[in-house]
Amino acid sequence: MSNNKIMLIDGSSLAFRAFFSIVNIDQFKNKAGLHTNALYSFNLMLNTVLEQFKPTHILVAFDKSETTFRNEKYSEYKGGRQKIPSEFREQMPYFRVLLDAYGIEHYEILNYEADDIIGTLASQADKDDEVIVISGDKDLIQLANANTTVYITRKGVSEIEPYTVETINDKYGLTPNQIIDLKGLMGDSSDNYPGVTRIGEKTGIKLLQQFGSIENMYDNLDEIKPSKMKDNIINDQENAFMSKDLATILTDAPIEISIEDIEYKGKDIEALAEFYRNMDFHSFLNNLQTEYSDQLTDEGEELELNQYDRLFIDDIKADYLPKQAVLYYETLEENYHFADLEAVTWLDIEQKKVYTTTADTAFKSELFKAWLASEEHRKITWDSKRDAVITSHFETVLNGIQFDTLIAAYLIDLNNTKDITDVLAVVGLPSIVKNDEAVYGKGVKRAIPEDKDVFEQHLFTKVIALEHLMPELKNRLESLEMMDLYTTIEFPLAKVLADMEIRGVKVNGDELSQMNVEMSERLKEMEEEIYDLAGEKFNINSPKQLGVILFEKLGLPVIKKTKTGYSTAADVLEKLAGKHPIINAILDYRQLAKLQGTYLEGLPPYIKEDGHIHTRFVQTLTQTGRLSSTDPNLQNIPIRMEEGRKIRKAFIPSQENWLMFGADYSQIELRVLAHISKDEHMQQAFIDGEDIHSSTARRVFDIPENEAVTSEHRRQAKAVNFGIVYGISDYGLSQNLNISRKQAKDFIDRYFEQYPGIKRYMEEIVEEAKETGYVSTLFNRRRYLPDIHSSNFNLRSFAERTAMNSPIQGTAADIIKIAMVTLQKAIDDEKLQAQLLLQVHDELILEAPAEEIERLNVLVPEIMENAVELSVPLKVDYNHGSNWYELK
DNA sequence: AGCGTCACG
DNA sequence: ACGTACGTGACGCTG
Repeated sequence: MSNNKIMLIDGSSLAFRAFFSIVNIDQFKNKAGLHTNALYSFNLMLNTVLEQFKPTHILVAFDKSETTFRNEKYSEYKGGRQKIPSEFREQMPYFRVLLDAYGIEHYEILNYEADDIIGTLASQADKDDEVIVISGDKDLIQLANANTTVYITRKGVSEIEPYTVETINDKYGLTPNQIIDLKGLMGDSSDNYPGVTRIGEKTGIKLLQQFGSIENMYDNLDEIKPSKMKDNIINDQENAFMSKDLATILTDAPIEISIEDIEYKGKDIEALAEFYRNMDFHSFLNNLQTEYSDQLTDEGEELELNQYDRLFIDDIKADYLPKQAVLYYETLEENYHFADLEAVTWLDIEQKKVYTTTADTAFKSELFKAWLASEEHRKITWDSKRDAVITSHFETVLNGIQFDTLIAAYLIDLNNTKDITDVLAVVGLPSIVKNDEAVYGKGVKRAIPEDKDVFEQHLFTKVIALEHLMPELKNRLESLEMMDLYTTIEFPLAKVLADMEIRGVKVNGDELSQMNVEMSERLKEMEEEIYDLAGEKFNINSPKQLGVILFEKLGLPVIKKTKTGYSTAADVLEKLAGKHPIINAILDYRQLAKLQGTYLEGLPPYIKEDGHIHTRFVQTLTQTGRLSSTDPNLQNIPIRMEEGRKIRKAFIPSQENWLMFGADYSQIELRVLAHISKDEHMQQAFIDGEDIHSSTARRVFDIPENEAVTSEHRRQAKAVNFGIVYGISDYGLSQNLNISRKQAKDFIDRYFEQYPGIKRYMEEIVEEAKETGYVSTLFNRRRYLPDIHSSNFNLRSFAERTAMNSPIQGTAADIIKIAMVTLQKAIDDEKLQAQLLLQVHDELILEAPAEEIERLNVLVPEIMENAVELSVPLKVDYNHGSNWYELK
C-alpha cells in the first residue's frame, strides 16, 4: 500500500476553535434554538480542506474524556480550564452527525487524547504515503517528518499554516522532535503543566540548539555558566522531564483502527442535505444542490424555468384546463374580501404550460368555472381558503383542492410563511420567486408593474415554485409526523372557514350608529367632568398628556413607569382610585372611548352591501395553533362589561325566523391540562363534575368538606388555575391578585403539593423543550422554542413558560378545530341549513332556522364533547337567541 | 412605525 | 439579581 493521501484531523481542537471563530453566536441558531456557529465554521473548514487536499484516507479524532493517562502522571494536567460554554456543549453531538454525513471516519478512545490517535496513525503510514495533520494546537508540529506536514489553523479556522521539517527548522532552528523538549522547558499554560521557571520560547530554543535535548542538557550542566537561570534549571529538573513526557504525543496508543479503515468513500449527499436543512444552513445546502444536482432527488432538482411555456391568453379553450394543475389568484390587497382579482394563473403540470389571464376572461368562461368546480380536476394551491373566497365572488365554487402549500408550510415552520419566497428558503429550494414587495411595491405605491412581462414572469415563477414545493412539503410533513394533523384537521378546516367567511355575520349598522350617537353625548359630558376635575382641557386619550395631569399637576403617586413616561394603564389607575375622583372618571371614559372607537365606529365600514361583516380567520399565524381574526377582529367583541356587551345586540341572524346559536367549551384548557399531566386529583375533580375553581380552593386553602368555599377563595383559586395554564410565576400571580410575592409563592407551593402531577408535567415539558428544542400538542402540532437555551434570563424564562402553556393552548385549539370539521360534515350530511359563523377559541357561533334549534341543541354539544376522547370529560354549554347578546 | 392601552379567549 | 403571567388585533397618539 502506498501513495495514499492520509488526512488526520484533530476534531476536538478544531471544533473548539470553530466555536470561537464566530463571535456573534446568537445569529447562528437553527429553528430548534440550537446554536450552530461551531458546526457552521467546522463545516466550512472541512469543505475547504477536502477541496484543497483531496485525501484518499481521512480520520477525525476526538478527545474522549476530560481525564486521560496524562492525569495519572500529573493530576493538574489540563486543570483550571474554564468550563465549556453551554452554547458549545450543545453542539458537540452534532459533529459526529456531520462527519457521518460526510462519510468521514471519526474515532476516540478512553484515556487518550485526539493527538495520540493522530500520532499513532501517522506512525503507521507507509513511507510513500503523504500524511496531512490538521489541528488548532501547535503541539502537534512534533509529528512533522519527511512525509508528514502539520497544518495549524490561523484566524479562527479560515486559514491553515503548514509546518514541515524545513519550515520548523527555519522558524525555530529545531527538529520536530525537539519541539517536545521545547515544551518540556517552557511548560504549557493552557494544558497547565509547569516547565522550568522563567524559561520561555527564546531561551528554550537557545538551550536546545546548544544541547540538542533536555537529557543531554542535564548530563552537561557544567557547560552552563552559574546564573539564576542555571539555578532554575537545576531546581526544576523534575518538572522539565515530566513536562517533556506530558508533551510527547504517543505513537503507540492502543487504537483499534488502522489506515485501511479510514479510506474516504465520499459524502452521503442525502444525509448531508438533511443535516444542512436541520441546521438551517441554507447556503451550504444550495451549494450542495448545485454541485450534486444529479444525485439529489426532489429538493436537489433545479427548477429549470425554460422547460415551461409561458402563455398569456384572452380566451379559454378546453385544452388549457388540465387534470392536474397549480392554481394561483393574484390580488394586491391583503383583504381578499374586498380585493380586485388582478390575474388568474395556472400551471398544467403534465404539459408544463403556464397560463395567465384576466379575471374577466376567466370568469366569463363557463368552461373555466366548470373546471374550478370540478372535483376531478386537481389543483395545488397557496391558501385554498383565500382562493375559495375569491372564487365565490364570481358565483362559482372551488373544488378539487389537492394540496394547500400555505397550510403545510405553516405547520412545518410557524414563522416563515409570509410569502412563497420564505417557504422556498425553508425547504431549501432555489429562490426563483421575487418578493411581492419588490415586484408590486408597498403602501400607496403598490401597483401592478408597468411592464407586463415583469408581472407575468412573477406569476409564472409562483406557480412553478408551488409545484415544486408540494412534494417537498409533503415529505417534511411525513417526517415530522404531521401528515395526520394536516389531512384530518387543518386542510379540511380551511374549507369550513372559507364558508364561514363567505357567509359573514349580519350586523345591524343602524343599531351601531344609534348607540354611537348616545355614546358621543355621554363621552362629551364625561370629558367636561374630567376637565373640571383636572382644572384644564387636555387630550384624555393621550397617555402622555394624561400622565402630566395626574402625576405632575395633581401630584398623584407614580406606581409604574413605561419606556416613555408614566404608566396610566388601568391596573395602575385602579390603585389610585381612592386618591382622586378624576381617576374613576378617566377609567369610565377610557372604557367608553374604546367601545366607540373600536366597535361602534370601527365595525360599520366593514359591513358590505349584503349587510354582513366578513372577517378573515387567519389560519396560519399563531404560534399555538389558534386562529386569529382580522379586518375586523370578531374574536374580541366585548362581553365582560355590560356596557360593551350590548354591542352584541347588533349581531343578528341573516334571515327572518332564524336564530343565533352559541356553544362553548367549559374549562377546556384545564381539562386538557388534567389530561396531559395525568394529575389524578385534577382528573378526579372533572370526572366528578366538580366546579374546578372551588375544588382547587378547597385543596389550596384547606377548606373542609362541611364548609362552603367563599367567593374570595374561589376567585383566588381561579387566578392560580389561570396562572398554571400560563406557566406560573409568583410575580405574575402576585400582580394579578394584588398580593405579595411571598403569598403568591405560598399559593403556588401549596398548589403543587396538592396537584403533584401538574408539577411533574411542568418540569418535564421544560426538560423536553430543552432536549428537543420544541414542544408539541396532542395532535403533534409543534412549536420551536429557540430561546430555551438562552443565557438571557428573561428570554429563557419566557421560553419556559411558553413550553408549559403552548401544549395546553394548542391542544385546546386542535380540539375545537376537529369539532368544527366534524360539525360541518354533520350539517352537510343532515342537510341542515344551519351555518357556522364564528369561532372564538373555545366557542362556536352559528345561525339557523328556528326549527333547527332543537336539533342543534343535541348535535352541537354532542359533536364538541366527543371531538376527541380525553381522560376527563369535555363539557359544552349552549344557547340560542335572536342576537349574539342573548347567547348567555 | 412604535408605543401604550385595552378588547377578547 | 434578573423582571414576567399565555395567545391575539385595533385604536389613538406621537415622532
